[in-house]
Amino acid sequence: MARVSKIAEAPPHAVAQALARLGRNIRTARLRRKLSHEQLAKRIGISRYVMADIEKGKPTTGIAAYLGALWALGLLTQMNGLADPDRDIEGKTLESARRPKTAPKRKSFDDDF
Amino acid sequence: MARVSKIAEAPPHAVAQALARLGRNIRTARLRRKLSHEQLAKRIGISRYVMADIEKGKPTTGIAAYLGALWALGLLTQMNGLADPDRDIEGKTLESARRPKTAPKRKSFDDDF
DNA sequence: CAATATTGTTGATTTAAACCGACATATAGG
DNA sequence: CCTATATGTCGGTTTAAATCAACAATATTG
Repeated sequence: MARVSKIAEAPPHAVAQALARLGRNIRTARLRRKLSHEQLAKRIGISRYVMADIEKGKPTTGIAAYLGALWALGLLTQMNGLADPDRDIEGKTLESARRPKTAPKRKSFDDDF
Repeated sequence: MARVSKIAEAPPHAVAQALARLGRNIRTARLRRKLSHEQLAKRIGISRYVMADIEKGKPTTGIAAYLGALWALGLLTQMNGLADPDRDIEGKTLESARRPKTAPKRKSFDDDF
């Protein structure tokens, strides 16, 4: 994605791990369905090269390609509850009565971690 | 992503919907934690512009940026079971005894859908 | 309402993502 | 084994993603 962002250049362990696992899982699902890179890629609307990138868990590849793969494999529904506010216990606790449309001013205590 | 792939240019309903929802959810989680675009972006290692793109559900934005956002919000663990082969009933059924490392030859019956 | 912070927008620059052709290697299955 | 197919790799081209500065618009809080 040009000018490559830090997160894509050197993702934290957890992110790299999640990415690698997702790629492996997609590969497994594809092989089970007996589809080649080319066949699946065609259905998604990407080249076989990007299809390979996805299975490698390439961080810089666009999210639509990944979701497209899940979609073409019939696995997109598993994205449903992801980051659902209702399941965000931590967030619900932190939330004050109001629901601001922008973040509050104050530089906020912790700026680095 | 340059030369923008078809899936990113005009995503199918399901994908566009999943993307939009994910963006909204991330925004909700951020606001609950009282973080500005700039603050969260800094933690992730992206610019505030990309942070805004994520909340809009921009299809062409790299997956690492999205996962980084989930990570910085403490929501990445929800990615765990995604596309897990064990939960892929459809795939398990289709799978024959063996586990090929490449897809089989034959053009496979259905080539377009 | 005023002051301040957040978020959106625009235009310009840099850089690599996505693509492709061609070839090498690996795998499957007869 | 042999052959067809799948997958990996490489160099090169095109194009837009990511960044930034500057300013406008919006929201928050006192």
